[in-house]
Amino acid sequence: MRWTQSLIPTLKEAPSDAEIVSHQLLLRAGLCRKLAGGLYTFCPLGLRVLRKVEGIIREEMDRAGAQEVLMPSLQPPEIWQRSGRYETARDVLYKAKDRSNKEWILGPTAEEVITTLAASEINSYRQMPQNFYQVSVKFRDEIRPRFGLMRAKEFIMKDAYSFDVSDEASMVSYRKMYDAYTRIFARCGLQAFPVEADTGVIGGNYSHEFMVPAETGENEVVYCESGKYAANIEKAASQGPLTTTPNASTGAAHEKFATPGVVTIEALAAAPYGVAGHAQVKTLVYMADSQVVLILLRGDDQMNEAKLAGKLNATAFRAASAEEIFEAMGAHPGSLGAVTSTRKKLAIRVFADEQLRGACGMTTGANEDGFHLRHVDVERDIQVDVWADLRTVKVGEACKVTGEPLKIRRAIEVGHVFKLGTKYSEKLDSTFLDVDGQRKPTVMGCYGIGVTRTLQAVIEQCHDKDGIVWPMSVAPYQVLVTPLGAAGSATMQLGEEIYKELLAAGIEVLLDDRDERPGFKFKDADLIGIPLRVSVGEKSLAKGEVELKPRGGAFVAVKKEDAVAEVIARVRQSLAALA
RNA sequence: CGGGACGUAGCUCAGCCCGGUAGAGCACUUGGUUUGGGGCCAAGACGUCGCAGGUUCAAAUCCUGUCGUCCCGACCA
Repeated sequence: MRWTQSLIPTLKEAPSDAEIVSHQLLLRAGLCRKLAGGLYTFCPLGLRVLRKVEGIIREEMDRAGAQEVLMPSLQPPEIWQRSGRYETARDVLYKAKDRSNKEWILGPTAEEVITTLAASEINSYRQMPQNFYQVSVKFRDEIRPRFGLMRAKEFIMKDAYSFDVSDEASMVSYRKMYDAYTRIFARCGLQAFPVEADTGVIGGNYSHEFMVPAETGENEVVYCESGKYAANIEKAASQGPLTTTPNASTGAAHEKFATPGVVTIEALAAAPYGVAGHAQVKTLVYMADSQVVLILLRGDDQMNEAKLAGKLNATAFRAASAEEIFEAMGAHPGSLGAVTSTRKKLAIRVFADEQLRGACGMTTGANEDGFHLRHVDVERDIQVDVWADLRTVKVGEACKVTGEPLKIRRAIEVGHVFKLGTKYSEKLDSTFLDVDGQRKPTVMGCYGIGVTRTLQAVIEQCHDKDGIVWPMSVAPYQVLVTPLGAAGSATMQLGEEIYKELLAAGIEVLLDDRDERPGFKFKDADLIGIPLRVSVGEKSLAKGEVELKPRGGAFVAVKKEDAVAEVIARVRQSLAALA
């Protein structure tokens, strides 16, 4: 491709609404343009990268035995009602109406559609395992689209769905996808690593996310330096807090004492009270659907909403409002407690974090503004309905696997694999006759890769101060030929020759045939990040040479007649390193 | 949805406080000059100052509303 015939709208300055470096480079390198918040047009260069990433995904999915299909993005709401997600996922569902006022859903994913297909077409154990994938546009009514392609309203996702006869067989399918994902991200030049993950609204019981470490990532990953444990903070567990919870009962009955104006853990920890955070019980009030529930945590712990969601068994939940809290408890936040004898209403479920099991001599709110209770022995004084791990792990706590101190870093989620079990197959009647003649629900797995997000993650990870540094495998072009003279000059003529020979050899090459100054061309070249540049300038041409410059590396002079062969060799070598 | 900020040329932004001629740099067009890391000179084109009301002799500027964008939070397969 000739630069003069391609739309590569580079920018010297980044638009002010681009906050993170990958978003800025996406726009500055002319890869895409914003149409509206969370909606982007891919320009030619960006589309080429997108196709490269998709190509790698297709090769690896095919290699893993998956079959490509294509499902509708416009989906009937009935199947969403059957799966239950019409309600549980309603906040992210885009809905459209046709001329007869019938409602349709713009699919955020396709479990319902593929399960409908399986229900009608997979009827025997002989037909499994099956794994179907597609690469398609997905729609999500994100509350806050941000960071360019990272979190968009419309984006490209590869989604795959496996169907197996049993849990064990499903595990094999899961493992294949896990391995395929590892290869896909490596081939894209990304350092991505799998972490244990929460399954969220999608359901299921076993899951890993593939994470790209980045300060700008929206996820936090808890990991052990040994490499033996890594988990999303929503899922992560440790051996517990660094301070032990008081657990020796004095036998004393709980006792009310005045704490005027004290409504925070910190205030109660300070003089004159001096009750350490880990000796307090924190009481949170949530609305689970329309039910009030109490959540108890150690005072110095933070609630983990993902963990809570897994225990509540509710369609939706949120923190209760001040009014709802007063109505249920008779006191305001900061003075709340779950001690049975102080409760205004007893028909409220109490969820307590495991750290409070056996806790004695604790202090908590008295359900009376300005008062707390001390000498609270949790199991004696509080009627707990559900014990569960509800706390968020903190840096430095001991790893459950190795005992070493855990670390936390931010990361971008580029892929997610789930074992779904029979959640969807049961609701949408995907059943089969097994070898024993029994009718059983198919056992499913689902596997997603955010293709557009992956593209941006590569930029986030592969750039320097001058621009993008594409890995050869996903670069929009493999080689950029940069003649430094004007049209008709000797350098431009040689550049043309090299360009044509590389094209003939099957190399993806861009020729900067613009009549621009060298500095301008070099800046643009660095910005768009083509991995290998061939510069043809008068100085080196006088010595019968041209210059090869790997993006981010140093110049190498090569005899002009050797240039094409050298370039081809280097491209193949780079590709092989990422195969 | 709560909190905050911002909407002025294609992009980055000044002007707004203190109402009175709409500006700069980059990009774009033309000509000249220059040619190894975003040159220089000259000329030119580009704006309903987001939109709608209001106040005023007069509004980019003050007031109200609205739409959009971004940030923080909530939310989030």
